[in-house]
Amino acid sequence: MQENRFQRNSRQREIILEELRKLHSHPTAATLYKLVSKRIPRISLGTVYRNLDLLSRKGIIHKLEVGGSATRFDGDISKHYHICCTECGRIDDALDFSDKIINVDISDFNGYAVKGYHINFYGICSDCRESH
Amino acid sequence: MQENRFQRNSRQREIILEELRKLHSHPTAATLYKLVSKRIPRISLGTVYRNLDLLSRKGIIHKLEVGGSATRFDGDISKHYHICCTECGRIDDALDFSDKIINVDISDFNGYAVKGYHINFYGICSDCRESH
DNA sequence: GTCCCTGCAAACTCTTTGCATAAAA
DNA sequence: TTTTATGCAAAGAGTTTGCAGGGAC
Repeated sequence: MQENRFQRNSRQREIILEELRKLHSHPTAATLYKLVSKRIPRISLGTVYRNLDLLSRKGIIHKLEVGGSATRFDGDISKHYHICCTECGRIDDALDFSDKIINVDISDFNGYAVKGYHINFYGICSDCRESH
Repeated sequence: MQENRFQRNSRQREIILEELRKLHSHPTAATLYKLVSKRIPRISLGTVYRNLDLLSRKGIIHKLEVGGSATRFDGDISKHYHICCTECGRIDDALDFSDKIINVDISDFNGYAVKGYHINFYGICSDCRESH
């Protein structure tokens, strides 16, 4: 992250990004805070929020547009969808099959300049299916 | 709402539903609370939340699965999508064109029993386009 | 040395909940 | 009369922010 996208580089931001990229579990800020705390014990939750917000506004990570009380973050910004378990709240990656999904012209709709769309699948994950 | 779906019928619930159904603006609980307050001045925000939750769990209204800090509600449960303005947060209805959208088999995915999906479009609404 | 970023804590927004009372049935 | 639903207020969860001090450059 030796990029010029920030006014300063900080160890905190570097490690937050590093830890987020290790995961495929789309953690909340609180989860990430716990992980990062192991490496920077005195880091504050506020710093985690500030950096996650900054990173997502720079397009380096994604805030997921899924329901649920807490915002979830994704270090993988390649195009892909998500599938959420309605039982346990777990979120997994789903492949990008947008070419097979969207084949109507949505460029101008209801007066909107349409920029894109979010798709989230939902269902019951294998773990929850077993425990039923 | 003379239905047997509830243990009791209440004037509060009736009016909350009535006001929600008047709107196409997908209001938050707080917005709806202000409207309903005009008709029932002593109603509490807690009652609005409780009834919106109840109504959505009975399938009479929908909680929208869109991003944003506050949950939004929709009194129209016919199948349709939504489009959100990234500038002002406004949410409009979008037609249901699911038959043209999803044409891959998603019934079993990644071990999930897939139940469905949510699609939200986003872009810039006509009002915001003008003011740029 | 400058000024951005941090840690800390307080504040803020949205939502839920416990309790006594009011109102359906 | 019985029991659910309400109003009120407090509490809870998630997130943001003001400020003084520390660290990047």
